[in-house]
Parts: sequence; C-alpha cells; structure tokens
Amino acid sequence: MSRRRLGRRFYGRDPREVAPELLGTLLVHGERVGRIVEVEAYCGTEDPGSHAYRGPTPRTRVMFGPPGHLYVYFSYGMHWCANVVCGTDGQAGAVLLRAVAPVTGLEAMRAARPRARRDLDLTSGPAKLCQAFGLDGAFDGADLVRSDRGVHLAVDGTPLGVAPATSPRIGLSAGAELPWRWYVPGDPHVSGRPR
DNA sequence: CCGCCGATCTTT
DNA sequence: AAGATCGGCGGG
Repeated sequence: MSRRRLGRRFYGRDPREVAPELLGTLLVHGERVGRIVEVEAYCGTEDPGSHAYRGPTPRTRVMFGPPGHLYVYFSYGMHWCANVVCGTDGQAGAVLLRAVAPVTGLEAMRAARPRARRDLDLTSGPAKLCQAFGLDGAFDGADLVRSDRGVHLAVDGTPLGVAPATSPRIGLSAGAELPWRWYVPGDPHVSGRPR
C-alpha cells in the first residue's frame, strides 16, 4: 500500500489533537518501520508533567522550536526517548512515542536490542522503541517533514479498526491525573500491563 | 506472574 | 533528590 509522509501542518496543532491521530501511523527509519500504538501528549509550560514546564533548558531546547521535529531526551541516565514536537513555534508541545508494533526490519530491531527475549519486547516502551530504531541524541532536532536524518512518519491508509482508548500518563507524579495517554486497546505491543 | 532495586544523566 | 525507564533477580 502506498505511503504518504506527514507534512508540517499535521504537527502544527495542539498535542492533544495530534496524539490520537498518530495512532496507526508509521514510524519509518530506513528498513525499520513500526505502527504507532501508544502515545502521550505533553503541553509545554502549562503542563506540570512536561519537561518544558519550567521553561527551556539545554535538554528541552528543541521542544520550544518549530513543529515536526524530534525531541529526543536521555532518561534515567541510560535510555533515550523520542517525542514529536507539536503546536506553534515557541509553545513546546510534544507527543511522546510510547510503543509501536513492528512492521518491517525485525532483524535490525532484534540486533539493536540483544536483551529483548521476545519480539513483543522489541518496541513495547518509549526507550525500547528508540533502541530498536537506533534513535539517540544524534536525532534530537531531526526534521520529520524533510526527513533530514532518515526518520519520518507516514500514513498508509490502514484503518485503525478500533476506537483509541485513553488513560492517565504513565510514570508521572505531577500532572498524573490528566488523561493525555492514547493507545490501541488490545494491541499486545502497548507498554505495561493491560488496563 | 509479580515486585523490588540498581544503573547513572539532567534538572532542581 | 527525583525523574516521561528498563531488565535482572528473587519469591509465590
């Protein structure tokens, strides 16, 4: 089926509007392709759960820039996690990519994640999918519209099949009550235990 | 299957 | 000192 890369306009909206629409779209990095099944919205300086809440820092600089770029941050001193920058320039909106279902490039993903015992563990978490797709600090600021570092998002016309489910975001204390996580119910690649 | 805990960088 | 995490280990 033919693919269409997502354009700047898609990203230039409130992250809470973009997030559910990202479910079912494809994360593409060379031969490695995954279908997004779990995301979380972060709303910049108005969201106590966002890294951008207290204003820009060296780490969060990209989030305060134009939409359609990757914000990749280093977590717990060990892992990388990737967000899509949303909204207007200066707003610091973002959508965290929490899980994808592998579509192609499984061999490359397994090679990049030697500790994953099962294929279900390849991309079922924000740091897992970054490791599987080879996304690290070198991709912070990558332009998904121009695909200047070989990464982009695309749609291929495959219907989602189910209505997206929502829940509070995972692992937060501040902003923990806000229902800004969206996922594909029943998909085994969604992180954590079923809810 | 479940819960605990360590690893170790950024920000407060 | 806590955090947008993960995986190894021990117990049931």
